[in-house]
This record gives sequence, structure tokens and C-alpha cells, in this order.
Amino acid sequence: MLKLSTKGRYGVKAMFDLAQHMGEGPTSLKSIAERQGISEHYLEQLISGLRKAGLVKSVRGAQGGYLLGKEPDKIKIGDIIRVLEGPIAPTDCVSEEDPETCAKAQYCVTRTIWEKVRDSIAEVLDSITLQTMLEDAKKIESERSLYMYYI
Amino acid sequence: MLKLSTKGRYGVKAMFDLAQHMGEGPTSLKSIAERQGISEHYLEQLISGLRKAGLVKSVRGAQGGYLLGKEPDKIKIGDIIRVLEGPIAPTDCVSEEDPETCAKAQYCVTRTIWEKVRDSIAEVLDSITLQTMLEDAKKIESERSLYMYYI
DNA sequence: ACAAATCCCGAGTGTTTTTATAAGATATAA
DNA sequence: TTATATCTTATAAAAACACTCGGGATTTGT
Repeated sequence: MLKLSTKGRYGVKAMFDLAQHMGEGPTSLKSIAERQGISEHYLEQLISGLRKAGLVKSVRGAQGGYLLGKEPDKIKIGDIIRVLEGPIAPTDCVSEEDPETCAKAQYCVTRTIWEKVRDSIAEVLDSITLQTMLEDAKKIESERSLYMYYI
Repeated sequence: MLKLSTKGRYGVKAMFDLAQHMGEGPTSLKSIAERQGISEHYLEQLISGLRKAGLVKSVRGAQGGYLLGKEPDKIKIGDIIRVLEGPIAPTDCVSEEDPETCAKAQYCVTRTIWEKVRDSIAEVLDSITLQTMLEDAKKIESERSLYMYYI
């Protein structure tokens, strides 16, 4: 159905939350889960993949938690999605990673459609970084207070 | 996983098959299913939806079958996908049809990402019609015979 | 009139994916 | 040493997916 699963959505929310709390030391899963309204145990599984991919770093023990693995302008939304949902692939025959080879691939007209869909999704997701999101959030916030001012 | 289900893929294949056999009278499900390698009974379910949406017309009885409901340049791939897979909606909060209203929608930064994804998918799918596919197929075929000629 | 071809409709079914939940092991700060 | 966290693995309910099946309705050709 061309739908994102909760993995991707929760993952992006969690990463954005981490970005918003940069410079405050490690952020615990518990606090992320509470702020974002996500099951802590479930988030645990998701962040495990993000850690293995180097998108976050973990600090164990009391007062521990997670930190971004890179600068926010180096983390694309596409990176997060690919870790949590696998390669972008509206169909198996046009997967970003080892596409299922089909004998008719060369002459297949439908295949070219799915390629275009894949590329347009990838282009959007790779054009947005956590930094972009932080800037967007700041902009929305300032517009919001401007509006409040004039009431 | 941002994946298309077989419904959408089979549906587009079947519609393209119908387009390729225009002017030859009604095309039976059986022949479409055979050519495209799809279960006939399953395809029956899918085409039922396409008929109700007016994308195909049916002719009952012996020698019956299906015909395109409109000219091929009037049938967008997006139309077919929406009938078979529902509105384009990478997440429920940005569905093309009655999006799930969320209290934070106005300030939600992730939401704007999913909107962009939705729009880019819709743009691709609505820019391609069955006519486009017929032209692409003809082009590929002529390139293929040209290549054969030079061997 | 009858048989064959074909569309039409709804119910049932096995598999996979999704979305968690739970329990316990490991590590560290205070 | 205790409380706070991360880490790992197992279990499982629910939903979606991809068919499968059976029978009914309609039309054509003999």
C-alpha cells in the first residue's frame, strides 16, 4: 500500500528527538518514548538497528542513554528509513539493494514506472536531514510566537 | 515498507494488457491471466473493483471479456493504484482521503516529510497513462528490432 | 433447448508482517 | 551496592496479504 510502517515513523521521531536534545548529554529511551508517545520496549528494538548502523551512539549505565552518531546535517531521513525498513523498493524487482532479477526486465514497461516511483521517494527522503528538520521546527516556532504577539 | 502489493502491480499489468489488445473485441480474464502469469481467480477480484470504478467495461457470456472503460490517454496509473490500493498515504495522517487528524498536525515536522513523499509518489503515478506505456513499449520494441538487424 | 464460455460474488484459509510485550543479562554512576 | 540504563532473545496477538474455492448469472453458438 506504499505505506510506511511504525518502524520508520517512530525511528524518525526518535532521531529528531535526539537532535532536539543535543548538547544535553545522553538522552534515555524512556524520556524519548514518553515525549513521542511510543512504547519504550518497542523503541528499544528499533534503536538497536540504528546503533549498529552508526546513526546513534549509546552510553550504558545509570544516567546513560543515546546520542546522535553524526552531526544532524550528516543524517538523512533516507538513512534512517533504510536502516529500519530496508532498501527502498516499491517492488522487489526495483529494490535499491540486489533487485530480484526478472527475465523480462529489459522489456518490462511496468518496471520503469516502479523505478521512477522508487527514485522520487529516495530523492525526497535523501534531500531532508535532521538539520533541515531542526530548522523547520525553529521556523514554525518563531511564526507561532509572532502570531501570538499580534493577537 | 513503502511497498506496492500484488493488487496494484497485477492491476497495472492487466490494464496494460487490455490496452495492448484494444480493437480486438473483449479480452477474457483467462487470457490476461495466462499472458501475465497471474492467478485468474485472484485477478477476478481485482478487476471487479476496476469495473466499479469505470476503468474497465465488462461483456458477459461466451466470447465476453473486458474492455478499457476510457481511452488509454485518459487512464492514469495513479487511478488504477488508488482503486486497488486505496488513497496514496505513506502515513494515515497525510492520506489523500480524509487524513487522520492529529492535534499536533500544525506543528509536526515529520508530517511535512510524509506529505512530500506522498506528493512525489502521486506526481509520478499521475504523470503516466496507459497511452504513455503503449508508446514506451513500441519504442522498446523498435529499438530491439533495430539491434537485431545489426547483428 | 442445451452446452460451453465467461463474468460475478462472497466466504474461507494458510502465510507473513507488524507491533508489540516480557524476562533477564550486562554495564555504569553515585 | 543499589538504582538506572542499555542490550538480547523469546513469545505472541492482530492485521494484512495472496490467494483458493464454490456456486450463480449471462450470453453465444449448435
